[in-house]
Amino acid sequence: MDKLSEISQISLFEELKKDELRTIDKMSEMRPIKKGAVIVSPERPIPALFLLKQGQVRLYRMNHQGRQFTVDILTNGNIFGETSSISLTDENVYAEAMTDTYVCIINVDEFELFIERHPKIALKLINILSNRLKETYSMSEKIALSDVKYRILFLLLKLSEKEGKRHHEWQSIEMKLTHADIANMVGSTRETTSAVLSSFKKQGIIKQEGFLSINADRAYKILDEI
Amino acid sequence: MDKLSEISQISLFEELKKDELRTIDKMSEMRPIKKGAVIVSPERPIPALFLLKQGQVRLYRMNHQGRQFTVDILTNGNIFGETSSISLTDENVYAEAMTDTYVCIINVDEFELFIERHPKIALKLINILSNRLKETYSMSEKIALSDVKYRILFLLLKLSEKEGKRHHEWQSIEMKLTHADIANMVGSTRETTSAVLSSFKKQGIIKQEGFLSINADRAYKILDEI
DNA sequence: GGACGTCCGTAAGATAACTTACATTTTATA
DNA sequence: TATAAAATGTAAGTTATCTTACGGACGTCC
Repeated sequence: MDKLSEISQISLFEELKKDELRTIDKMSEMRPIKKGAVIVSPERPIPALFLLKQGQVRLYRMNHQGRQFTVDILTNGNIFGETSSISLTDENVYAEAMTDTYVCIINVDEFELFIERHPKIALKLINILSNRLKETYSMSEKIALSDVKYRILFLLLKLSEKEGKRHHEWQSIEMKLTHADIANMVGSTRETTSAVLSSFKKQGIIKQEGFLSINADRAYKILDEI
Repeated sequence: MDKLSEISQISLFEELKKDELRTIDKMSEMRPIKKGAVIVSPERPIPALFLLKQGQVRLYRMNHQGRQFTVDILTNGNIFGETSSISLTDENVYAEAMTDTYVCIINVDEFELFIERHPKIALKLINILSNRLKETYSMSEKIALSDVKYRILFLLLKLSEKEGKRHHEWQSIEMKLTHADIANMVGSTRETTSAVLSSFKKQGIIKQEGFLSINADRAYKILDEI
């Protein structure tokens, strides 16, 4: 896999020139990760930024009871990780590869210097953080105020917008997702999530053909009614 | 009130030199806000950054049913607001003055240029956003996985650390907060929040003397037990 | 191709939290 | 200081969701 050309595809760096990309390349190291492996965790923190080049990574926190809450699922081109001054996850977050994955590990000290010399990149990072904050605000509002049906419907719509393709009236969610995964994102249990999804399937709001698909028009109408 | 000296106290700008502060001063406008007034809202968005100089501001989102969820409460020296590329709140957030308040309104376009010329400020902004993201992750995990008792205890501890003073074993929360305010932060109702707080008071975990105070040691022990 | 592990469907019983309701206390304001 | 308004205390009834439980489907690994 050609690391340099891959880096240029990462949204954070898409505006950089060739030689600037080469600088990033020098301060980073590409590494393959097996499905299921935990990349960083509170127990084994790594002060670095990770660029997700290929695959799917789940960021989750764990309860004192061992229950998990998934704060985000990342796909190609996204960033995560934590350093002393930049933090795209947090010190209590586990990052787990949901599929076989390639990540680029960036040396922090060098990167912070790089940012000081490239304010555009800093603005881009601010932008990425801003968006993640918004999404997190939005999701926690749903979890705080809405019932599980609503939360699941909202999540599926959001995912289909972020990671989906349109197929007539159906919008796919191009992600590997079990019912437990969904439950962990909306703060519910596998069982109630299964029940809710079953009823959605009966109502023709979602269907499973390989990936999960959602009838966005119908879903939006129901979100308004609930 | 001396605007220039006030600006230097805002954490984002604390490292700036006198003449840089004067630049910020020129691009900003100070304004008094009455208690209860809504400063920005989805209905009246203002593309600007607001520096909270004096007072207490609540950021909240609203449900389609009209229920509110408070994503953050800000005090002196904090920033909020939303522009096209920088966003410290989000487009669905209401900012309401909980007390009589002074804010500084910063012109966005000028500020973005300023950032490009002052990468240290950009890094500081990244830092502020990072921390807010962490706190939001943490709180949504609690809301998703824990019961109301736990959520309230956790919130009170967090607030006492952020805005409190130590008085022997008691840690005060130097904020004007009603039970409804607390309920809106943990995704519960005023009634159950009142009940929980009553029981905490009976157990000697909290007390009300002007401001609310919390017995941090005892609180932490209970958090571990639950 | 058999066996094991993961995932899904569904249901009965338990429970935390919400809703509704109203009395009481505290705080603001004229 | 009187009066209104806001905030708090508490309780009975209702409900959504969790817990526990188990059978079946599906995939995958030896």
